[in-house]
Amino acid sequence: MKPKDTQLSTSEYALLGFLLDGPCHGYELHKKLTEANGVGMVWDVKISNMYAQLEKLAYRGLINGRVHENELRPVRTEFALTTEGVNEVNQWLHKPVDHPSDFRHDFLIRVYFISTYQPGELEWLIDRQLEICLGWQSSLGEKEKALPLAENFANLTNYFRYSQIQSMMDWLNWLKTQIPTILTQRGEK
Amino acid sequence: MKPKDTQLSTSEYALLGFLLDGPCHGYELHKKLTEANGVGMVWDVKISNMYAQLEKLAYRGLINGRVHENELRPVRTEFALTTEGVNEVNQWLHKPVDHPSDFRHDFLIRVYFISTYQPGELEWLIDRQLEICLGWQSSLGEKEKALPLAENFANLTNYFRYSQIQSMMDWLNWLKTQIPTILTQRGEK
DNA sequence: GGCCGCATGTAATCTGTTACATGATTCT
DNA sequence: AGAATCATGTAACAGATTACATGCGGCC
Repeated sequence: MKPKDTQLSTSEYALLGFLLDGPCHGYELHKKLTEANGVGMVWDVKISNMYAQLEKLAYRGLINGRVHENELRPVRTEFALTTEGVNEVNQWLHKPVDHPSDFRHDFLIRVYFISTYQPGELEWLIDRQLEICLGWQSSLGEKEKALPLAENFANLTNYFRYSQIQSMMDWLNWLKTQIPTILTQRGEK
Repeated sequence: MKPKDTQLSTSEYALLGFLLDGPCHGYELHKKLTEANGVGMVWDVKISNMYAQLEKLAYRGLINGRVHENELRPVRTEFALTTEGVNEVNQWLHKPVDHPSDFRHDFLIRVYFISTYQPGELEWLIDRQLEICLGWQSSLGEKEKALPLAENFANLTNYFRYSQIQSMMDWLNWLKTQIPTILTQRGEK
């Protein structure tokens, strides 16, 4: 396989992190990651990819797997963190995020072509986008909409998502108020 | 090359979009994309990849290239939108963004392991992250920091970035206030 | 009998990044 | 003279997605 000195991906660190709770086999680990309030909300990991990542982590000696053959259930491999794995994940957890984490957003790039829109179309497009934002927010669930959710710690990241979307909607509404100014600007040049 | 019926990537649509201004060769197009107030701010496109994408778009008949050989300048290929290309990009521009546009963020995933931190460490980590956010904001430039930038339309997306970062910082500060509650919660179980 | 959930994978493909190659011209 | 910019690419790799394959057990 690949050399062992390359940087792990965030997904791989996440796998290590979830093994801090104790040994786990692939299928169950994936459920943990994707179920409600799991990282799936903020970091999707495909199951087929996950098995490959687990193999990689095992190859590096960060986890080791034990096959459970003699059970009623199908054969499964339970993975557990090694000492090196624990060190690796702890090191990661205590390192702040210093890389820029891009702001790629499909809607955003359309804004660069704002001059190609007709007045009505622009408003229509912004309104559609606002509706889609509302859809994203409602998919976060009812509890998360009640802003002071200080008592529900599983929802820390949902709150983050909610406020990011809210900030996007505020920006969209602001953008709408700018339409007349944008149009006169266009007419001038 | 690949079949022609697959969906274009957002980067590729962006290239088509920038060709709406008129024909352009690769190097110049990339400058447009990455210079201050270009899409580079929100959507980075590597030049080596861009040439491959231009070839793909030409293969699909969305653009066509004309080689300018007999000039003082180095040989360059100027690309222009075809009728199909114009249709394709217009169709894209009028379609709202309906896919979820993930919220992958390295810091966010660490929050899932919040129970592994010691009280002081958690506060330290959040403070580091707040500093990094400030760095992001200042990299947007001075003008963009002045919030009512209704007169500077090149900065529409910078304002978006700014407010997204601000919303993240608000969340981080809120998270800090929650630390005591999180710790008592942990002690209880 | 057929479908769903459990459990683990392989193979093909796609998209993007990094590093490198090449050669001309313009700036200092 | 040497560095930077112009201009276009190639090759290798990394990462993730999609589709598919396999087989067992339980449910309706």
